[in-house]
Amino acid sequence: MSQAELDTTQLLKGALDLAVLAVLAEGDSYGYDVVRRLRDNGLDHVGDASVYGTLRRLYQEGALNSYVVPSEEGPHRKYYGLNVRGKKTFEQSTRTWASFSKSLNQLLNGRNGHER
Amino acid sequence: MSQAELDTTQLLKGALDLAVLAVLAEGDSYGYDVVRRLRDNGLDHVGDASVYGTLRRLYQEGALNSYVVPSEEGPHRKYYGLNVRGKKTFEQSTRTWASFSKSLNQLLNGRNGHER
DNA sequence: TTGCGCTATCCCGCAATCCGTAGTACTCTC
DNA sequence: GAGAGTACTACGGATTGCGGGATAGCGCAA
Repeated sequence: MSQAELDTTQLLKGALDLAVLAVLAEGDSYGYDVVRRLRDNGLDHVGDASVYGTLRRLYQEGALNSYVVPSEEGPHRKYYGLNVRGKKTFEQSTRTWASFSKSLNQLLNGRNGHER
Repeated sequence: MSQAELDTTQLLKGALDLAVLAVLAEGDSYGYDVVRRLRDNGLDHVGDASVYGTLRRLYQEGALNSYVVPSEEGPHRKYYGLNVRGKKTFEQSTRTWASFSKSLNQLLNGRNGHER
């Protein structure tokens, strides 16, 4: 079924980075928990593998540091946290997002005139 | 240059559809003009080919109607406009976007009172 | 105790989607 | 002929989803 409707999946493209960074900005965390928090915040269908992949990518780009915490309740947890560079990236990305969403909302509200 | 910074290019993924629909919601238009309008609204680096591709995709999905306006004064212009289905798609997409951006902003602003 | 299932946790590979860049082509105007 | 307006194609790059797999404790039934 191909539909013309906008899919959140597509919107996530590119924004998942920002979402993940936002979660980590509140404190170090590990993949499984990041997924949970994203879903709690409305991004209810993020794929777990996508998050793991994003974390790994951000890590390889030098935005995150990570450390493993062995757990007695299950597999080890791989924590990730923002480092200096990560915080910069986060702020930068936040600005980009703000600017972008502003532009789009502007378009949606037909320039200026009628708002609902 | 591979950077960790968020690129508007990535944010556009999936949102370009919505942006284009928004432009067309203001009135019929043709590719070259849609690009110009998008850029005028802050989306300053959308690729023209991306817009053409999006228009064709939306058309093939049955959200747009189109008609060529032959001109003796220059190349023909291929106009596109929202049809009934397109309007529905537009509204639906707008809602999806609103919900999504709300979730993301919620994440960015820390969050509002949460109990667990 | 052993076996089975469930949850927590991590990761890989392939398919699907979508935007950008570069290149092509045609029509006027100067 | 240079340049701007206008349209489109083809290939590549980046990113998410899905399905599957692997490890580690816990609880329960036989």
